This record gives sequence, C-alpha cells and structure tokens, in this order.
Amino acid sequence: MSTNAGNDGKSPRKPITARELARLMGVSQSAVSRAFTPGTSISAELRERILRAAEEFDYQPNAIASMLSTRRSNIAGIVVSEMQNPFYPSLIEKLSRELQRVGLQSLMFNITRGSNIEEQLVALRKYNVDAVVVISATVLSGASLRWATEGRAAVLVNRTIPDQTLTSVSCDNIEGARAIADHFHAIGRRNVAFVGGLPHTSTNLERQNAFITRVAELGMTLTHAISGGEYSYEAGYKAGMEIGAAERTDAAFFANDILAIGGFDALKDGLGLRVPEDIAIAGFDDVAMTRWPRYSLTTFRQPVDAIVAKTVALIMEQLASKAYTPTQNPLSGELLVRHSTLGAQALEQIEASGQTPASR
Amino acid sequence: MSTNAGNDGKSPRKPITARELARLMGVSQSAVSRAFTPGTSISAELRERILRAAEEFDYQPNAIASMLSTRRSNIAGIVVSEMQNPFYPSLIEKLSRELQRVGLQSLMFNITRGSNIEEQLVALRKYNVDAVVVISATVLSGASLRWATEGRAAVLVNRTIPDQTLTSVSCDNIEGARAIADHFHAIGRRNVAFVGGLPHTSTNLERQNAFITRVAELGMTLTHAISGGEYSYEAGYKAGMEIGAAERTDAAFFANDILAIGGFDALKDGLGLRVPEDIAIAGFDDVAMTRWPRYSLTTFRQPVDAIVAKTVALIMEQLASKAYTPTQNPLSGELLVRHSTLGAQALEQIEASGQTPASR
DNA sequence: CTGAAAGCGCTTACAG
DNA sequence: CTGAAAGCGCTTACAG
Repeated sequence: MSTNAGNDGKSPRKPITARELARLMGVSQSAVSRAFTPGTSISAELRERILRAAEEFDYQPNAIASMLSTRRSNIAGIVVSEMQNPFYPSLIEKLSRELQRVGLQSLMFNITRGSNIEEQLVALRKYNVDAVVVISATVLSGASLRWATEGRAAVLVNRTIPDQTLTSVSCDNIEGARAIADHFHAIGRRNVAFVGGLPHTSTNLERQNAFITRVAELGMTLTHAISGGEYSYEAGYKAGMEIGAAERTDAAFFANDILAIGGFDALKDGLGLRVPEDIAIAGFDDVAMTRWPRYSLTTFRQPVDAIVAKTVALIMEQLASKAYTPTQNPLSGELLVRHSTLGAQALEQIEASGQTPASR
Repeated sequence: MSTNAGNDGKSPRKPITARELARLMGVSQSAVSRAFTPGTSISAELRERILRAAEEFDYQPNAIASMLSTRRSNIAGIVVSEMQNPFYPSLIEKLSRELQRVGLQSLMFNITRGSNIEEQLVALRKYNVDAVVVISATVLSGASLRWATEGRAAVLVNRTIPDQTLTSVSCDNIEGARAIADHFHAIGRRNVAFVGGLPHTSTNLERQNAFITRVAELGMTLTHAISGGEYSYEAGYKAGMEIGAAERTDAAFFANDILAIGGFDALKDGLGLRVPEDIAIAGFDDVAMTRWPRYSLTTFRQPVDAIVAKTVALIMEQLASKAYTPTQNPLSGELLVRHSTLGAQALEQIEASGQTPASR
C-alpha cells in the first residue's frame, strides 16, 4: 500500500504492469507471472525476490488480463430476485463469503420481475462467469436457466426445475412440512390450516403438498388452504384474519416465517385469540425474528450452513470435471418447537425429559 | 437463444468469437466490434446485418476481452459488511438495480470483521472495478478506503471518514435526530433516553450528538444515554429493560429501527408499560417492520431512493471527469409520526388538521 | 528453472 | 464507411 500524493480522486496514475516490473528487475515477464501463480516452475528464491519487488512497487496482476488468458473468470454469478424475505440476505452473505474463500468473487445479478428476463441473463454470459448460483423462486423458466448457465457450473438453491436437468440444493421441504403436521397432531390439534406464499414456486408447492398429504394421513381436518400470493407479512396477516374469523381452526402452518409472523399478529392482536391455547402457529425457515420473545415461533429450521457448503462443494466439483450429471440435493432441517405451539409449562416439561428438539 | 443438444452441464462448446463471425459473413472483425458499439462509424445497414447474424450464431461480445481493451470493466464493487439490518438488503437491491440500468454490474465484496481487511480489499483492485460504493459502517479505516478506491469512482453511503477526502451520500442524521427530539418535546415529553448502536460509526455518532444537543436546547432531561454496542434487536431489548426499570423516562429514541423494536418489546411485553402513554418510542430508518400494526413505530425515514439516485449520479459524474472534488451529501429524510409516540386519537386529530407528516 | 513468443478476444487509431 | 494491424496485460506451451 503506497500513498499517492496529489491524487484527488480519479487516478492520474496507471498501475504498473508485469512487463514494467520485470524490466525494473531485469527478469522476464514470464517470471513475474509465475511468481504469482502457485504451482508453476520457478525457484523459491526468484519468486521471493519478485514478490518483494511487487510489494515495493505496488504491483498486482491484472485479473482481467488473466481471465482473458486462462478463460477462467473466477467469478460466480449469483442470481437473486426478491430480497423481502430476511432469510435470503443472510444466505447470500454466507454464500458469497464461502465462495470468496475458494477463490470465487460473487457478481450479483438482480432479476427484476416483469421486465425481459432473458435480457437480464445475457450479462451472465457476457461476463463469462465460471459458475452461477440461482437463489430465486422467481419466474425464470427452466429453458432460460439452462441457456444462461450453459457451459458453466450451476446450482439452483431452494428451487428446482421440473425436468431436473440442473443441479439443485435445497432444504428438504417435504420432511419439514410433514414434521409440522406431525407436531400439530402430537399436541392434540385436529383442525389445521395451510397458508401458502408465492404460487408455482417449488418451495411453496412442496411444503403445501407434503403438509396436506400428511394431514390427511393423520386423519386431521384441513380447514383452510389459502394462497397468500406472496411471502409477505401483509399476506400472512390477511390469511390470519381469514382463518381466525371461522373459529374452527386450532393450528395453522404458514409456508414461511414472514407469513407466520403476519398471521400471528392478526390472530393475536387483530382477533384477540390466545396463541397457542386457541390456535397454534408454525412457520418455516427460522429467521431471526422467530426468536423474538414476542413471537417465539415454532418453525422448521433450514440448514443454511449445510446448504451453503453443499452448494460450494458442488460448484467446485463441476468446475473440476468436464462432464457431470445433475443431482437434486434435499438437505435435512430441524423442527424447532417454541411457544407458539406449546405453552411455557409444556415446553419445560418436554425439555426436562430431554425428548424433543431444542427451542433455543 | 439456441438449444445445445447433448450438453450435460459443462459446455463442450466454445462460444463463437467476433473473428469467426466476421469470417462467416465475409466482413472484417472490426465491423463486428463496431456493430456492438453504439456511436461508432458503421453504416446502419452493415450493423443490422451483423446483429442479425450474431443472433443467428448466438454470438455475444466477450466482456472480458473488451474490458482489457478499453480498460473499463463496467463493474461497480459494492463493499458491504453486516446485513443484519433489513435496511441494507433493500438499499443494496435498489442500488444494484440502478447501477445495472446505467451499465454497471455489481460485484459484491463482503467484508468480514476481524480478518485482515486490507487483504479483502485487494480484490477491488485486482478486478479493476470502475467504481466502488462502500455501504458499511464497519471498521474500514479512511486510509484503507482511500487505497482501495484510488483511481476509481467512489462513494461512501451512510458513512463518512473524518478528513472527508472521499465523497459520501447519506441520510441527514442530524436533521433526523433533531426532528425526533422536537417531536418528543411537542408531545409533552420531558425525560428522554437515547440508545445507540454500533459505536464509532458516523451514523451512530451523528444521531447521538444531534439528539443530545437538541434535548438540552429544549430544556429536556436526558435520563439515559446507553450504547447498545450493535444495531440489533437484542441490544435494543436490553436497553429497553434498563430504561424501563428506572421509571422516569417518558420517551426513548433508539438509533435505528431494529434497536427500537427490541426496546418496544422490552418496555411493553417485558415490563408491561403502555406505549405511548407511559413511554413514547422512536426509531430511525423506516424499515418495513415499523409499519406492522403491532409496532406502528414513529421513525425518521431515510430517503432511500434519493440516496441511491444521488450515489449513482455521483458515480457517473466521477467516471466522466478526470478530476473531481470529494463532496459530502446529506439528504433530507422525513419524520413519520405513528402510534408509538401518539395515541390513535391524537393521530387522527392531527391528520384531520392536515398539519403533520403522514403516518402511512 | 528461465526466457522469447504466441495467443486470449476484443477496441481503436490509422489509412484508404 | 471499412479494413488491416497494433495493443490491452496476462498465461503457457516451447526451447534451452
């Protein structure tokens, strides 16, 4: 790091190149390049000398040039859309951190709904990203996804495409939704409701189908199956008002935590019901808000760290091999039982007997 | 978009280059390049012909090569750190959208606290980003920021460095904190508390100083000045318990909404106080949660759209001129009075008389 | 281990 | 308006 007196913003000073550094040192430009590339044939001594000089002259290899030579950009494109759900920012942050660790910088591609989506995806190809991670339940068709990711490592996170021609990693939604249904049954509830989020997304469909199926298997009654239309507090609130108005439902599963929290407020504050005595409420994801004492929401925790780790591992694998077979990777989560489905006393009993998931 | 039968993931097929397309068409490679560069001298007819052929052969200019030639990456690095605060994901999303609109793709750099920060910043230089936007209250020193942004357009969002040698755009924290103090005074409160977040950050310091100063000017008593240590629900909750225990305070200003919501829950649920009758609560930012009926939190709205627009405008300006003078750009926000400081009746009265900010 | 040279795929003066 | 050619700053066979 060198100071640069007189630089008032934009650089008047061009960074030094490998060739210039080489000339300065009386070595070849190839040597400079090799000094910065691990595993190349260069004596430890020369490398040392070059790295020291580089430090002194503030030289750094130009990544753009090296991308052009190697046809490797070391960039991962992360395709995201709606970030309303607090689950995603934290997932993205962890993912980008892990990618950075294996040498991939994250280029974010924000897909705006509505506008021409394919046009937005061309950037992925233009920038020659080595890998793409699609974290987005949005309206991208399987065809455009295949086109955009063609020739590069690609993983879909928390979404799948029907023909499964692309690798995906996700929370096991079926396991989760069944666990919630089982839990409702175990605490004696028999009239249950389901509230969905963004229709036509795989997360939503899987949670809905698995829940409804399990409810039937257990002989419980499905009082409502409402589509919120989106994963939002407002949609959850509205659905909560609808469910509470009918007075029969004693447990409600919302397809994600934000919906559930909206529903919670509607049922408790909006309608004056007691949670969980009158109605038990469960969500999905385990976002930070669920742990607020006010909510203490029972939810199914998505295994975020495992999702991130698996995603990165699959990317590296694909990057290393020329041909691979797409795989689907549902990862196990964990049911977290909290106050919104169990009163404090019941929770304590269960915890004391050590037979249930922690409530943290 | 062409199908590519037999591609099972990684491409066996190299994308076509400008030279190949040129040969195919019997034109020069320069012509192909010009066809894709607006404002270059090429006949409309030739351009048309080339663009059609490009479509047919699925040709797209290689952005990496063009970066090397033009020494323009068309990439903006966005330096972010903690995304706990829901204010930031939405800011980042909008920013990246707007940057995309002016032709800059966003490369996200996640700075992890603790680990070597300068090392993390070298990527900004290696990737030759044209612009950098630092959205982060984190521990980056002015010196490392100057080094990392040297020679490129740079804007700090919601943070400043002491010597003001870098351009910054932020919400006018002083205006906001004063407005809150004035509002507390106007509704008859006289014993007020302040709760801060991340110490040593400019947002926190400005809000704190302006609030405390204004409180003194108005002759109110400052009962507490607590540092939460971080911008989190938990810190707010803890501070709320502390403030409520003393029984004197009738209004509390939390340096951001997340803190305020934690404080709200502590004061209302934890201690059984009435909000706003016993204690009025105000936050800062206007995140979505503040509009939840449960909270209806009075807050100072950051002008997010204006912040994004100004940031992008400044970036473009810097990109266009060789030398520029760093400027500080505090942008006006808006006080949103909601139920956490005014009872429903008072709110209605005020709204009817049309003399106050909307509560939306 | 080291260097000279070709090449990655564009852009852009320079001629015509 | 169009083309031939140099050059952006690296990497990497190829010789030695």
